[in-house]
Amino acid sequence: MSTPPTPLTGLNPAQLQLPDKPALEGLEAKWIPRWEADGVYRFDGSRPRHEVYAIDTPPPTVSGSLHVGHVFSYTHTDLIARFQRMRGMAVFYPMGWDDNGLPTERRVQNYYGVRCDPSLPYDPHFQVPEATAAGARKPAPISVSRPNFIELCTRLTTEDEKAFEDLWKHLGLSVDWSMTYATIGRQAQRVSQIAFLRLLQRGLAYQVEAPTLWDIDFRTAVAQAELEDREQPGAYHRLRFARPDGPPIDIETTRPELVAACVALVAHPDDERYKPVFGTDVVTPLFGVRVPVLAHPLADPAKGSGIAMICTFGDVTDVTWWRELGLPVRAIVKPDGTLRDVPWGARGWESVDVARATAAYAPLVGLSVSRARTKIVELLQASGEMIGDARPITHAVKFFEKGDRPLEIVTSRQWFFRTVEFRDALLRRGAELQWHPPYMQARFDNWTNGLNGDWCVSRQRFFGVPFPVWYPIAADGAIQYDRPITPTEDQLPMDPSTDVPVGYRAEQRGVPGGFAGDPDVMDTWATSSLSPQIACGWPDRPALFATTFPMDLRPQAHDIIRTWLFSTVLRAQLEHDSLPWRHAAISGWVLDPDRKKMSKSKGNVVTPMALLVEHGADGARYWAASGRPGTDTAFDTNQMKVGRRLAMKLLNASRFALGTVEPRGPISAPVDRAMLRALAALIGEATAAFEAYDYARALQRTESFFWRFCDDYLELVKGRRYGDQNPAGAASANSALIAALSVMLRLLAPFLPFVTEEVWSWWQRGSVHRAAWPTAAELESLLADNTAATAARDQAAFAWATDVLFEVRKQRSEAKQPLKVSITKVTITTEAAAADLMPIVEADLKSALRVQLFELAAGEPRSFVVAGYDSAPIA
RNA sequence: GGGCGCUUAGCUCAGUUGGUUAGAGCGCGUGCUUCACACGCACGAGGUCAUAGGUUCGAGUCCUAUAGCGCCCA
Repeated sequence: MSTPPTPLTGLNPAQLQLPDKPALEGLEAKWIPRWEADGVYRFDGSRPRHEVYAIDTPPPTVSGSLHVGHVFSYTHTDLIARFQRMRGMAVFYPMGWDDNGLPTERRVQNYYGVRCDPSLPYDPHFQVPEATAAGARKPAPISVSRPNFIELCTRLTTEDEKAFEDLWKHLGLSVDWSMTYATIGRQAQRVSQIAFLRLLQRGLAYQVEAPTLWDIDFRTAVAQAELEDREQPGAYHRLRFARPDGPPIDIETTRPELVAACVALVAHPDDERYKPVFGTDVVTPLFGVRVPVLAHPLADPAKGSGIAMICTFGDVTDVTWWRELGLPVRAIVKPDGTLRDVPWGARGWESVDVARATAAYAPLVGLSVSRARTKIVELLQASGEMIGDARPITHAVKFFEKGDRPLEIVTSRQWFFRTVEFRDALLRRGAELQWHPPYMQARFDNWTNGLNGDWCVSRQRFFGVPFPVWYPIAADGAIQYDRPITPTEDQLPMDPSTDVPVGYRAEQRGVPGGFAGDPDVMDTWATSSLSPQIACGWPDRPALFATTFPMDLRPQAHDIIRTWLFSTVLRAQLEHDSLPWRHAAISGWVLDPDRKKMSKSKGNVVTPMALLVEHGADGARYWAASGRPGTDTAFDTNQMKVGRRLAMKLLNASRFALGTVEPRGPISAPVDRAMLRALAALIGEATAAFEAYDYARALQRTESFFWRFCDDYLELVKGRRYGDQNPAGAASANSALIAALSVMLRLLAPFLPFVTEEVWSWWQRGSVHRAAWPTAAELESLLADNTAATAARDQAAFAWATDVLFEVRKQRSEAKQPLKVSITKVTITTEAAAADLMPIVEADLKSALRVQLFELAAGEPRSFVVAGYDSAPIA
């Protein structure tokens, strides 16, 4: 590590510039441009790997709203970045924007009143619709082509990114803005596509036509990581299945609308009630389809009547049964969530009564699943095949986390990344990673153990990274998905919907004998999971990559461990056989005063910029820094005010410390030495806390030292430093004050970057944020006499002085006497050991407490007796 | 149903291998224009450490159980 010069003693009175009335206002406006112009936070890529500290900054979703949670967690990262920088590391701290994906599409649709229709051609003269007047009724959305839609996405995210950048800068994040990337940017697309093609080549990416979780409103496949369970009202319907040779069987289902998609009944293999009928056929109600009764251990004998119908597909268990029992597909739900037409009697749709099936099904065609449910219940009740009334229940239903209606399972062609076969390797990576706090690893293990399939990475959406693949079209017009045409890596990024594969002409797009581009885009996490590779310049900048990857730190919130953290670990495992970073620092959430998570939908979000303006960036950072890693923290403007007060105090204390800098000389006063030794111990504590990523502890200790420093030490030495005693005493105090100030400014610099920089600039050259992190050794080197015996005596004298300070202040307070009134005499009875220390500190105490005379008597217990108050002013 | 975390002063939280009388800030109360600071200073009141057991010379801290709150997963 290269250590910047120590500024402890470098004070030139001629350079000293003290303001008359220091203020916090305007510090952000003053220092942000200065830091940028001076390149204070510029990454030095020439340094070797072990001198680099690389941070995988979370790219915020720019189309989401700015909120205090951002201020909170991004401050945490910045604290670590600033600490590492001051320790001499070259900090690699880029910012990214996550503009790729559904949230942006949604925002663009609402903002401009458009929707994407991929069948339309590009309109180069397209004009954005005029903004509708407030309160006016929204016109129907205008359909635009995919390229036009993407242009609008890019345009809006550019504005959003500006707002984020302004906030980050105002907050004082020490990001190197020259390294900013966007997940929809050219480089991110190139990295995503290269990584995809390499996985494809190695057989780790594959496509398959299979039942997939599907959102009917967004009309796209979704992945397991994007699911959430929501408790929903539902109802059990008891349906009767006839048996050609025996009594009927009743099943219970919450999805009677799927009866037409029924392919079997299933019960537990050990269930005595159904053992006799396993292997026999039953006939579905209304539609008269013969289906077998089968046995499978996933069937729950305690649920309903203990026997269930298997439909293609009602839920993920249906998919398991369908696959493991080798059942046929009878799909009736279309990608838009409505019921398709069915050719009753045709192959696969055989019925014992085709006419009845056709008649019963006709009214269901085109209905949404929920309306079809209502309708089919009427039909089943009318036919007597539903037994009794529906029995209402509440049950967990799977939703896309951004969706409004329950997920369906739709069979479609999708791309997957192999994941489950790496489960054990990923669990080992999770154990290898250093988690802060450590218990967050359980979230990762939990999720990894619960994986039930490979990662579906294709989305039937528009604003994302396209799959860099074309397919030949056979003479009969069939797209040959099993013969993908891939570009070379130097052609990337590319878009198969506009680029043409080598050997083809543009006119051959979509015609027999020609080619077709893959229409899908990648899951946004498929790009975000490569944030280390994107930021570190893989694979185009090998030198940068070698000095920054694997990175040192992934900071993020705990709610996206299963998505972002997990997928990033997976991608690094697949591509580099390593962890993407060594440490993961997990931030908690910001809770509102009712201890609910702050979120836009709950309407309790506070605009962060207003907070920064009101309390100052330093004040807001102080609040954020008090939230330990992993701990949810209540939103509290009071803490911001406390932070602002701390900043203000620092201004004033600094003005005092620097107000008289002559004479200076050896630090010979015991009280001064004791203070500096305590400060040296504090450095050790703060450093250890930071090294353990416990910035909150470092702040708390430093702050508490600083207030005691102001309240006791400064008061104690005030008179002496103004020359009440002798020049040597004043010189000792001045030198100690300056050294202490230098150290405390540096200890507080990560937390309060603006005020510390301001004070630093009064008397130091260069930025405090490039100054060396303080060490105990630099303070100890100032102490001429630092033997253990001296240290113990100094410490005892200082402790005795603060005891006296406290006791006399208490009596003055109880007597309600103002400080301008001096105390004529204080008689102290105390043990001899303490009394012996009095000569060392007596002069300091007389001055600080305005006591004319101390009289000591030996004895115990201790007592302090104030003789009286002298209303005449002190001479 | 499985897992993780939390529960300490009115509020927000510290309390690092168990060790005198449990701390801080805010808020509250009483005073004080004090030559760095009223965005301040001094002093004070305020707690059965969620509950019940256990280990120990000694438990806020370790163990077990229970309750409440929150989150993750199924």
